[in-house]
Amino acid sequence: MAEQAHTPRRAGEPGSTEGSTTTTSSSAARRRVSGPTLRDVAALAGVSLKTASRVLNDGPNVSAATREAVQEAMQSLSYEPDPAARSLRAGHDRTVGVVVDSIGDIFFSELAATLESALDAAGYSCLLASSNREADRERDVVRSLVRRRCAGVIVAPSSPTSISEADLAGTPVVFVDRVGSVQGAASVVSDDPGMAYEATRHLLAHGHRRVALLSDSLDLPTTRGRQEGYRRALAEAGIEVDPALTRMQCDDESSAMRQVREVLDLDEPATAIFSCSSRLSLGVVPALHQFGRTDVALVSFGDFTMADSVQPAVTVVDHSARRIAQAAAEALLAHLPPHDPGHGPTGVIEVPARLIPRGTGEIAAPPAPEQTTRA
Amino acid sequence: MAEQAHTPRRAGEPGSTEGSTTTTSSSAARRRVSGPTLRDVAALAGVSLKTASRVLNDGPNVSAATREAVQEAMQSLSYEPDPAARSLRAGHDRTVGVVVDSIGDIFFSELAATLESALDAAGYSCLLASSNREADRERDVVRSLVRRRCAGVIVAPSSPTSISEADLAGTPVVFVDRVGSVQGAASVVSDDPGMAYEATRHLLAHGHRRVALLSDSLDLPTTRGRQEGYRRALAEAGIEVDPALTRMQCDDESSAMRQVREVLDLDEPATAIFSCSSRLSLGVVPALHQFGRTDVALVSFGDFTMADSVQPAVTVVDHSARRIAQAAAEALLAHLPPHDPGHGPTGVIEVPARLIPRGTGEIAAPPAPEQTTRA
DNA sequence: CGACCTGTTGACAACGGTGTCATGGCCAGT
DNA sequence: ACTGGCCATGACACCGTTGTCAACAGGTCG
Repeated sequence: MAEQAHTPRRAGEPGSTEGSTTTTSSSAARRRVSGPTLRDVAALAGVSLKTASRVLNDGPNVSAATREAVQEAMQSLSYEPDPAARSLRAGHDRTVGVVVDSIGDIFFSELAATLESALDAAGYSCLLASSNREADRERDVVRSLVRRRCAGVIVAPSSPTSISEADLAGTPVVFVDRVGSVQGAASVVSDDPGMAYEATRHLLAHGHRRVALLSDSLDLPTTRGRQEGYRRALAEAGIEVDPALTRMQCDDESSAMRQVREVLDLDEPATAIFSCSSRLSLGVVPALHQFGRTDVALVSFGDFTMADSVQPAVTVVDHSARRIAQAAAEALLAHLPPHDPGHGPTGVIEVPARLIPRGTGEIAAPPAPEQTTRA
Repeated sequence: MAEQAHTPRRAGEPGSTEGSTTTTSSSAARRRVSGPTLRDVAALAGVSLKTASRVLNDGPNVSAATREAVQEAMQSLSYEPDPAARSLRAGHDRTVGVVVDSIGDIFFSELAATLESALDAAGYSCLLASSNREADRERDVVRSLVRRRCAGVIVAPSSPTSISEADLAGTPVVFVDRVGSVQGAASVVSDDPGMAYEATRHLLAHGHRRVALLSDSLDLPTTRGRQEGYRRALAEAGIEVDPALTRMQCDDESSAMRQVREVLDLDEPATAIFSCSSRLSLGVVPALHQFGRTDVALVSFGDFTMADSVQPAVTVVDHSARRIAQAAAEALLAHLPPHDPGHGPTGVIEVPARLIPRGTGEIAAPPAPEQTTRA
């Protein structure tokens, strides 16, 4: 300690008098992580720091000769800009925050993978966080991403109002899978009511009158939309909605299993099931197999691994994570530099989905012994 | 240098003379993202910036009264430290980089989800990146994470030497799923040879002599270990390894399907299959179903969704992503503050795995018509 | 020929924190 | 009472980059 510093003047005795690196010994624990700085580049090229910065950012008003000299210096030092410094000074960086229910969820992992590769191609990295479907946590996470100066965020909102404009402080956002309610933001979703309508009609077309609806309890537009499609299809077929068949408390695979058992044990049991999400289907399919009831028809909203290999194979609505992610990445990038900020797409963007018949959706309803007589 | 010295008059005329905020109008495009700064906190508490910083970091030598005043000020302003500034100055931040083959892969998404929640609990966020199993990209990605001053990185290395100590520049690293070769780093893996040995023995115990090995072509310790276990089990049973049955070119689901067809079409066809990864099993199972060959025995290294629901259910080695992730997070955290850096675990950490019999692994070998007569 | 641009370039001050060292008060040791 | 040491605190530089503005060169125009 108490090294040179014989003069009580100049507190730090920084690197200005000295060249530079000799001081490293003093702070033992400090990691040396960054390579050459822009200052080094500038020095090598014989220009000022600011000019080097201009070249780095393709700034205007740099002569061709200077530009080339600086670029050469960057090359030879294999310079890379420091994201933290840039972020601190410029107020934004090349990172996009991604917030989903859970990265372990089959749907969101595919979504995240596609987002990552699309954003990476545009030079952005992904900062990932799971909201666990908790609105509080979700808002915290988004705020923290915003404070980190993410260039933008992509969120699967746990509720339409979970994120407010104040939380974003101007950071561009794109919602995925579910509609969010922020001014000027785009939401990329699939046509939930429409596809649910088709799925239900598909089951009705195979003679079913007792179609159970399995859905999670969250009050999301997505969920509501799917229920609405289901109702509309029933209404058109002149079938009344039976509350005993609409099971809106399936929040995970095991509760889905329970609900399956219940709708099959009714006095007038379900002969077909419409499962509102692939996550639920992951509980429904094992349940049907376990109960030995593979004679029950099933359509799943959302494809899943092995859906094609179980016996019978599961008919699904292909609510493609990949397509949603692709559209979302494009929408967000349109709001980010080098594009015109504020001129990207807005509002609800629907990506197409389609029904994939594989077997379970085409199981015909049983003859219905005396019901017909009674009616 | 001795640059300005005599003062060529103050260049910028910054905010020092002025109060402050009036300048906002000038820079139109700049987002206002950060809330109150530590300076604001200090001012409100009536202490110096440095003292506020000390309170923020639980620094020593702060009187109780001062500490409380500062904390109160932080509360009332709802102050949050700026990660970029902290990272820039302190040389590290509360982010852990996670690099896996692909976040869309079933195994890695579960791994990532567990890592995220474990690290989040310790106050770290996750910066996620996929390597796509390309060594070059992997190294680039790791370097970029290091330059971002990640507190640490967790990597599923595409090869044991893909990452060097130079790339890390002292950043703590933990390898997952496959052994990496960096001094002082831990690698969390499962007991590949041992579990492969058990899996193969399990098949042999059910009478099989023609057991096919499906594996990817990568030259990883993981892959080699699993092959080694397979060989050892065969050797113990006095069975020679048949090159026609060892298929090491299965790099994705579709090639796995092809290889399944081939081993079943041999003159002396396989009666059992040992699939070296859940990714491959995702091709093998559909293939067997498609070919109508569910009489073929199968053990999969790695569990997967629906393995329990296909008919017959698939016997697996439960090479749990969750357990690996948990152990890896703990290992990394032990290398990070507030722990003693350099005193965390090192070397290879094996997490236990176990065989889960479900059906396909217990299918008995066919009587083998004339083979016995011939032999 | 001087006033006026225009196009390049550089000095300097931030961004929001943390490390280093100095300072001043208070107390124990001699 | 004097001295040295410890504690609490603050002044200041600095991390690596970009925004602001001044300065200066060379050309155009009246």
